[in-house]
Amino acid sequence: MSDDGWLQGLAAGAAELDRSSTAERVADVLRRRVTEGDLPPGTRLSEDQLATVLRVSRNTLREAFRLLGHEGLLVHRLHRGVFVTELTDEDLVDIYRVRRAIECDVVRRLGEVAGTGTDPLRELRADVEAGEAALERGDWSAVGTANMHFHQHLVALAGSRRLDETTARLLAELRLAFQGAAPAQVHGPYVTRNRALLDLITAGRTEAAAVELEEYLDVSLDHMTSLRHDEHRWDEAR
Amino acid sequence: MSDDGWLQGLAAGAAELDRSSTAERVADVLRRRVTEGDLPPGTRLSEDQLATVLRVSRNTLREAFRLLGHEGLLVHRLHRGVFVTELTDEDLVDIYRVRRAIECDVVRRLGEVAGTGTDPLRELRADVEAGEAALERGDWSAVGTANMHFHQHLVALAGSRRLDETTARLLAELRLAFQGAAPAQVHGPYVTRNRALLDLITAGRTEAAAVELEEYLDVSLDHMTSLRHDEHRWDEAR
DNA sequence: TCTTGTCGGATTGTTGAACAACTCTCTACG
DNA sequence: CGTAGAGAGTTGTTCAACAATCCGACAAGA
Repeated sequence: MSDDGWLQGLAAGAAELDRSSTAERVADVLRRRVTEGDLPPGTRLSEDQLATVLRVSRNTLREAFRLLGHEGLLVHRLHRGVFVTELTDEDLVDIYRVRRAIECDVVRRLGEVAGTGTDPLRELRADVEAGEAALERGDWSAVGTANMHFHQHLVALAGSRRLDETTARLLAELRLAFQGAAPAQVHGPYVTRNRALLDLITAGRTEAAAVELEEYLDVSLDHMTSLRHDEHRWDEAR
Repeated sequence: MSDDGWLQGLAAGAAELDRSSTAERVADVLRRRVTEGDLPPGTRLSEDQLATVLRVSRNTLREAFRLLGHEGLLVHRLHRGVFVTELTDEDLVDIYRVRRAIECDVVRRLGEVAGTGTDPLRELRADVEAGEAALERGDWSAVGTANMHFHQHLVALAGSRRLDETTARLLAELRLAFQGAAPAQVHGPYVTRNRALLDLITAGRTEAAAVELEEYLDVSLDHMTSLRHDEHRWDEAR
């Protein structure tokens, strides 16, 4: 048992070694560029150009495009090329519609899942604390990632692969909407709400937590929408 | 205003004109083969072989593979090839976990969506009636598709693009689990439950409908799981 | 001035062949 | 019995080329 304990440890990372197809590595690079705002929404990605710069063939690059297209970060228009996704206000509403359905459901049914021995709320607590710490020292970027992780880990409590994947995609798409807005505006207000939510969950008051989360998401949506309409700095960059 | 009213009508169908890339047409063919059971789960799809038969290049075929991979029908193992997805019992549980979250949430919040003028329940009613008619004449295949359409249209009531897409994917994956089971067993029992659900919704008793749907899905999952364990006919076909 | 038709450059869609990298199986060896 | 290695077959990736399509510009006509 204890002999091959480390074997299982490696097994978890084994998939990561093989994970290296050229297309996926290219996708990784582009994903970062997009989510970090280097490639603003609406930008067209030229195949020839990118294939030359990244030193891969057009075919491989196209495979990477498909990957990111499925993640919602890129849209593919036939004979026209691929573009960084531009989220409409409708998209924003839609994304929050799905988040509400998933996250609230997860919280409501938390009681149904028996504890797996290890503390399931550990990561969630770490995210909240990381957010509070980052807030105190004014590291807005860290506040943002902590907030993202919080919601990802919240959904992870359900132990559903598909819910996890869907959530990851939604949060990635959501990042597109953040472009051009100050992180302080975007994530600042939610540190305290995350804490409140965690406390309710810890206390086992799942129904109250679900209601809180529901209002949380509604407020967040309104907030994001108004932010988008206030700041039009990017319009001139087109 | 009334001048270009018909313009908006055309705009909706504009995207449909372009929808024909070779890769997508290839994907359509394969999708049908898979969902209709011609290619049982676990089958390996050889690139050379299929490219020759379908008269397309390997590169194009690979793009089609990726499309279907994203739909969950095919799995891609690096350096090993693509295979028709084999659903595990865990997958089945997971799929129903997501369905429950989405479908129940949709039903619960039906009241929040103002009627769009046209009768939103029309298609739902049509599906139920189609199912009842098919049941009476013993057309099990038609019962199955009617059942699928019912759930798809149910989610469509929320008017959310992403919920629609997710549901479509889940139902497509579910079809993989049906392989080898008699349609009568799979879909038969749900015609009457669909009717009951529709009646509750029509009466505006959304909470009762949600509860009914919840039990509906639990029963359905148990049912599917036991069917899989009863019938091992496909094991010998490997 | 505004619309419509046409042309050419640029980009994407698709192909086929080629080679590298990898997996799987079978065999031989300890 | 188990293991290392060779060989065959398949996938991963590249390249060059051509076809199909989009886009902007410019000219003709109302």
